[in-house]
Order: sequence, then C-alpha cells, then structure tokens
Amino acid sequence: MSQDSGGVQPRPRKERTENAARRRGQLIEAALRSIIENGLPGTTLATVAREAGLSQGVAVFYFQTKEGLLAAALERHYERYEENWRQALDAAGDDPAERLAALVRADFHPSVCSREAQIVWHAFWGEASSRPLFNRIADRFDTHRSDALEAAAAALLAELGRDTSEARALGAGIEGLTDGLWLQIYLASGITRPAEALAVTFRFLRALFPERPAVFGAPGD
Amino acid sequence: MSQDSGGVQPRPRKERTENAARRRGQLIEAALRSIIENGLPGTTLATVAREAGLSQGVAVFYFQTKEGLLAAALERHYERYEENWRQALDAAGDDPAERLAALVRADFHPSVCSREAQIVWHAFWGEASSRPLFNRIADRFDTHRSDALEAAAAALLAELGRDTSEARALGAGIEGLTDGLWLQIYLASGITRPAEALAVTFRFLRALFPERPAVFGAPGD
DNA sequence: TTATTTTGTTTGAGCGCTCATGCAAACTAC
DNA sequence: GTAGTTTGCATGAGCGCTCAAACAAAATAA
Repeated sequence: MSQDSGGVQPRPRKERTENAARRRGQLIEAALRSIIENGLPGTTLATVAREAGLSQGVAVFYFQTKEGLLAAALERHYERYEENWRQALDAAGDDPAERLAALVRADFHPSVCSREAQIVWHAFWGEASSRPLFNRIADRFDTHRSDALEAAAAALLAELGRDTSEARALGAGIEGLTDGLWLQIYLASGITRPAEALAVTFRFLRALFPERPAVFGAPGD
Repeated sequence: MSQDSGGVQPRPRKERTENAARRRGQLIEAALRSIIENGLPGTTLATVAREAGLSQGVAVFYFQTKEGLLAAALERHYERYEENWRQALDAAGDDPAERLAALVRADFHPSVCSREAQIVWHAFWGEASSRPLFNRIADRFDTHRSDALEAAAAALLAELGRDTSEARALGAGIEGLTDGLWLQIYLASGITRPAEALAVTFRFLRALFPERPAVFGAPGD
C-alpha cells in the first residue's frame, strides 16, 4: 500500500503525527503540573520530563526551547478557560442578562477557579512583564474575553434602554472584579471560596442592573 | 570624666549602625529596580549588587540569603503602599463615604499605581504560592488593608441605616475590583490608565451607594 | 598628640551545584 | 534500510553562597 501511480503521494505517516501530538500534550500537562508543584522558576526541563515519565531530550525535540514549552502550556491553560466560558455562553440562551450572568458564573466554575488553576495564572502573569511572549499570549486571549463581556453588557444596556456607551467600562469593571477576587482566593486573603466570590460579584451586578435583580440572585450552583 | 566605677560604658558606635541602615536601604532599592528591569527570576545577587554599585558579598553580609533580601524588598513595597492609603485616610476626615472614596482613590495614585509598581506586585504574587515567606508577608499587609476597607464600608452602611453585615462582602468586592483593574493596567489589556480605572471603580460605588452619588463622582485628579 | 589593637565592613575569587541545550548513539516502525 | 524518535551524557554558562584577606573606623595605649 504505497505506490499510487505517479504523483509523489505526500501521505506522511499518519501514526507518527498522532504520536507527536500525544507527546506534546503529555509534556504540556506535565509542565502545568510542575508549575503547580514547584512554581514557574522552579520548573525545569528535568522536572517536566520526570513528571511526564520521559527523557529530558524529548522535551527539546518537540519544543525547541524551554520557553516554547512554557508558552504552549500557557496557551493550553487559556484555551481551557476560554472553552469553559464559551460553552457557558452558548448554553445561556438569548437573554442578555442571562448571558452576562453566565459569563460571570463560568469564571468561578471549579474547573477554572481551583487553587491549582490560580497558581498557574499568577505564575505566568508574574513573568509576563519580562517575557514578551507570555504577554502577547495573555493579551490575545484577554481580548476575546473582554470583547464577550462588553458585548453582553452592551446588549443588556440596550435592552434596558440605557446608555450603551458605558458597556466598555462596565465590562472592564466586571472583569476586574472577578480577577481581583481570584487574587484573593489565590492569596487566601479575604474571600477564599469561589461560591462566596460569586455571591459578591452578583451583589455588585444587582447594584449595577437593579432592573434585573432575579437574574443576579443567589448563586444557583 | 569617664570612670563610673564598675559599669561598662555602653556607647555603641552610632555611625556604624547608620551605615548599616543606609546599605540595607540601598540594596533593597537596587533589588526593586532589578525586579522591574529583569523580573524576579532574572534578579540575582549579581544584578542587585551591580544596580547598587556594591559587591555581591555585601548583599549577603547584610541579608544572609537572597530570599531574605527579596522578602525585605517586598515588605518595603507594601510599606510604601500602606503609608499611601493611611495618609489618604487621615486626610479624609470623618465622613464614612469620603473615607471609602479616599481609600479607593489612594489605590490609583501614581506612586503606587505606576507600571513599575505593578510589575513588582505581580512578580511577588506570582511566586507567593511556592514561597511561604512571601505569602505570609502579603497576607499580613493585605489584612490591614481589608480591615480598613471593611471598617469604612461598615461605617457608611450604618450611617445610611442599611444592613452592616454586608460590609465584609462589599469591602472584599471593592478590594477585588481595584486589584483586578491593576491587573488590566499591568497586562496592558482593557483599561490601561489609572484615571480610567478610578472612574470605573467610582461608577461601581455609585451603584452600590446610590444615596451618595456626589462623593463617588467624577475623579478629581 | 601618635601608635597599636580591636572591631566592623567590603571585596572578589572560587566552590559546588543546577540549568538549558547539544549531540552521538540506540532504538523502532515502516 | 531508512527516516523518525528517544535516550542520556557532555558542555559551558550562571547560580547562591563561602571565605580569606584587605581595608576603614573606633577604641585603647603610649
């Protein structure tokens, strides 16, 4: 099963490619686990390789540099986060208030709000200022999220017949609020439980949108 | 004029102590500058010594370990932050709403909200999970701040005849909001200017305390 | 005062170690 | 066989930290 007439059939080893994807995934997950256990500066190619049960050389083989591997890990972390809120948004229906509530609720879902996940976020953010590559990745994904928040806020304001020019500021504020509560959870100071943080956020949303108190009512989780 | 019979005249070298304090300060400032320039993992005893114009050995002489030096730098950063909001609070008078506004306004004062200052915050926070010493320092100072915020919120709620049991949640939320906006300024995503961030925060405060719109009005800076 | 000792400070070379990366060889699936 | 993997040791750079020695200031003695 190979000579298919003249053309150079570029069917390059399907299995090998799958293997590569699997290895890359294995290494990325190992990197995330190592960051959680050892912190980002404490994460070395050796700790990642050990965690993955592979040799150190294979990490270099698939990601040329350590920074490349870490960048891939950051992207994976953002992808999971984004997938989470996009699903919540899809499931939320058409009511703008429900969509806004869904976006906020998604931020405190255990899968993205666990202590482990927080460690990863702050580890990368802490180095973002001295690593342009990390900063660029963060910026790209953060834009997706704030666009979604702003759109939901704008739709809600329009529905209520209020000034939609406030949408950007409100979106940024809501985003800031959730991020800041994440920080409190991470540092274990003040608010420490996701459910509590969600309740606080909803309390703020009720104040901002007093026309729709029910939607931002007691957290139904 | 000297023989006081038995007693050992304890006149202990005043100049030397001053010298030590000056050196320590010099090294701490150098460490902060190095963190801003090179990031925390990129900060070594060598970069700090170079920045201070001193030898590497002298850094070890005054702080026994690198971690000790970095911890001192984090404390200095928090002290400056705390001094800033305490002064603002003292200057704010007795009106609870004014006191709350002062606390928030202080957070976006250039001296604590510059990009350089943000880099330092997030550098330390990023490593707090793997460095118990950093975490303890952060926790201690964060408690001071949230106590002050909670107290201001409680006083305002009492004045308005509202339920004061909400004070803790509101304080945590306000703190979260400012911290989250700091993150946006730091990552240069969304809100990027302190004045803008302050306006957003005040917009939220007006929603939370509609009885006192004027106090949380357009930022007067 | 001047000389000497004591005490505190500063230096920079260097030790032991870990790191990211390079690389030659071994292995494996076609 | 051959091309794609995988290994794990070699390499050289850089790390925190040690330390003997040099230096400076203060205390003491003359």
